[in-house]
Amino acid sequence: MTKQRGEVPSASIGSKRTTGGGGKSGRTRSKKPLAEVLGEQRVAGLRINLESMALVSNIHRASTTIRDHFERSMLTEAGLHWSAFVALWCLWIYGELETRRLAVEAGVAKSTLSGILNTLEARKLVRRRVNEAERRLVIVNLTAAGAALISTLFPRFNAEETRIVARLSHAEMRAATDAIRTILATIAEIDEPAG
Amino acid sequence: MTKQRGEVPSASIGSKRTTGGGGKSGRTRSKKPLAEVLGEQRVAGLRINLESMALVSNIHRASTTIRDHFERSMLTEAGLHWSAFVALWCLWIYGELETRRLAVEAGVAKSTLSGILNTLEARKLVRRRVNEAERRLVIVNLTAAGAALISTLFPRFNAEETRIVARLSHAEMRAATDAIRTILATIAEIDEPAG
DNA sequence: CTCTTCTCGTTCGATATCGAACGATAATAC
DNA sequence: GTATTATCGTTCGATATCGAACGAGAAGAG
Repeated sequence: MTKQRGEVPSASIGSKRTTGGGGKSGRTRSKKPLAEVLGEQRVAGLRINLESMALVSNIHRASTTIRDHFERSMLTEAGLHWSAFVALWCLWIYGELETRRLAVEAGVAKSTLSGILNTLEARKLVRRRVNEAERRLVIVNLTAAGAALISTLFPRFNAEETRIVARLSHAEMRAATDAIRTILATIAEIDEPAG
Repeated sequence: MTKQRGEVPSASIGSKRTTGGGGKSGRTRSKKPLAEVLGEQRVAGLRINLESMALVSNIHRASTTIRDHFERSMLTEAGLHWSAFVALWCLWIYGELETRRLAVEAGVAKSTLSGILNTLEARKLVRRRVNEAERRLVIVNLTAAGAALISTLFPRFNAEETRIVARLSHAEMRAATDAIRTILATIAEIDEPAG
């Protein structure tokens, strides 16, 4: 199918990002398997672990590629960017949350969430209220419109998630998920003692 | 850097680890396994594929967590942010590259790369020159200082990559990498025909 | 040759995001 | 009680990033 078949090279490290809008533009990929380039070039004498490099860099590449894919295929038409979508999703799953926790769950800084909530609130998709028992806390929840939006959007989103992993067996999917969780746990242990 | 990243809301099924009340920044985690929450709440009647959701969202979480980890532990002290580091790395591996291709390899828009190169050039880590045979092209390469920097930095970087995946066997690492590549290839096939 | 069309890299304006600083509130110490 | 310390959400300024628009250069049509 005309795609530059050879690619997704056996160790294509550079994450590529398709430069969205144009569509016509950034489709090129490295023509040469990276391992080969590496062998030829710098890394020869330098005890580099190619396996870990390949895994880590492919995680990044996958993340941006997936995000771009979903933003273009579904989120733009819903008028949401990634983080706003994630925030809605969290509220849908967990029910109301205080701002601090929602920021953690959504993976953004609390200051970022503040802006996101302003936007969502202006569109009447979420509501904020002060917790009376603890007046420092602000509780966020979905409005009816917000719930309607996310409960329509997420099943479609999830169907597409399923589509992009469809070539993996259940065992492969589970193994990959477990591996990533193991990495996350390892990083957490490295980072947490220090702070 | 040093964002108080939490996580992409994902099936942190085994996660736990509440860091107690203290943790001033975003280290808190969901106390409740997500699958349970999901069961209790919305998704009950909605044919949601939890496995694909877990994999996709953990990829995102891993990406931001890894990136933050490296930015804080190594890149900040070198005065680089993520994309600048990746750009240097690409130039180190591939040798000189025209701007267009470097943007693709580094995973940023060409306009973004332009700014990154301005910074790197000001620090005398890279050099730009016009390709005489094709005067639209700009070729970028490392200066001696740039090469010295990245060839010192990357082995340390790679050692840390190896550390964060150290709990995985070679087979697990390979399986995870393959799975992610399969996902990338699938997305490429989905996106490319349409444009 | 001239005109049109295409392809580069850069510039520009808009937006997302972060960390730090801030005011409000709560908890603790004395 | 009052003072100090800690925690919350918001505001603010700085920066990263993108897409669109632009100008320079190249390629093709006639």
